[in-house]
Amino acid sequence: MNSTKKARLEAAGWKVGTAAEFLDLNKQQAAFVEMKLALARCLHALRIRRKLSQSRVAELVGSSQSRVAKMESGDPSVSIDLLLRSVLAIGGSPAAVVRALASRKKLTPV
Amino acid sequence: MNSTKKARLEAAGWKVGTAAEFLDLNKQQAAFVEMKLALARCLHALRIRRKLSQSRVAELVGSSQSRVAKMESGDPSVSIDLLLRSVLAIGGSPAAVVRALASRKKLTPV
DNA sequence: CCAAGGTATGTCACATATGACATATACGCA
DNA sequence: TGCGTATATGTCATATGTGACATACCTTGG
Repeated sequence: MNSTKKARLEAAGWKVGTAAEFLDLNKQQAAFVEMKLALARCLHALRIRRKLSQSRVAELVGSSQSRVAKMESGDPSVSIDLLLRSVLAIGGSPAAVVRALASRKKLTPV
Repeated sequence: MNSTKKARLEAAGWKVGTAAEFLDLNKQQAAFVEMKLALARCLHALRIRRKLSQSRVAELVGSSQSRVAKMESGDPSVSIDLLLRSVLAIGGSPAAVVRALASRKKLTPV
């Protein structure tokens, strides 16, 4: 690709890179999202096992019911930091966190 | 503790709770920090193994050298999200992340 | 000695994640 | 039917994280 076209594409908001970069970026992003979803499932499962409502979890975490719902659904607006702190806040052990991450499901291409 | 004293302490910016709550909070916070430090060490080790400078890592992550330095030192201003994305960005595998978290060092009381 | 490259630390404007709130939906029970 | 409880979804002000920059420190080699 010549630099003129590259500049034109970039001006239009596109990121220009090699195919390898493209694939790698996707792999990294996929791995990141997988971990996030693994923690989301971990939080939900733990909450159910402990028979807690989302509101109760919110109290323990210092957050709100709506945010807990977003956490469990893997909403893009929630950070892994918050998910981690939440799992720990309702009594999840670090080992449980590690297990959850280790057994994360692979995202399948659509 | 009577409610008057509790109110007085809270007005002064103190959080009042039971000893159990206090200890648990510390345990959770400790676990959280341990994981963060584990990822920080993971990032540093991986960077050295790959013979990359902090500036090069910054390019790969889309950040800056100063932030990479903060990441590796476990600076409070960096999130676990950023640490995770950085490890993945320089080629760390999800499995490596899990290993790092599983082998995190315990923080010892001072 | 100096210059160059790597790392650490502080600051700041800006972007993003967050708690709170409103509201919708769903289910059970009287 | 209505009422209470639980969960989902959207919005918003603001607290927090972030990239960028300046700058200082330390090696290494010229």
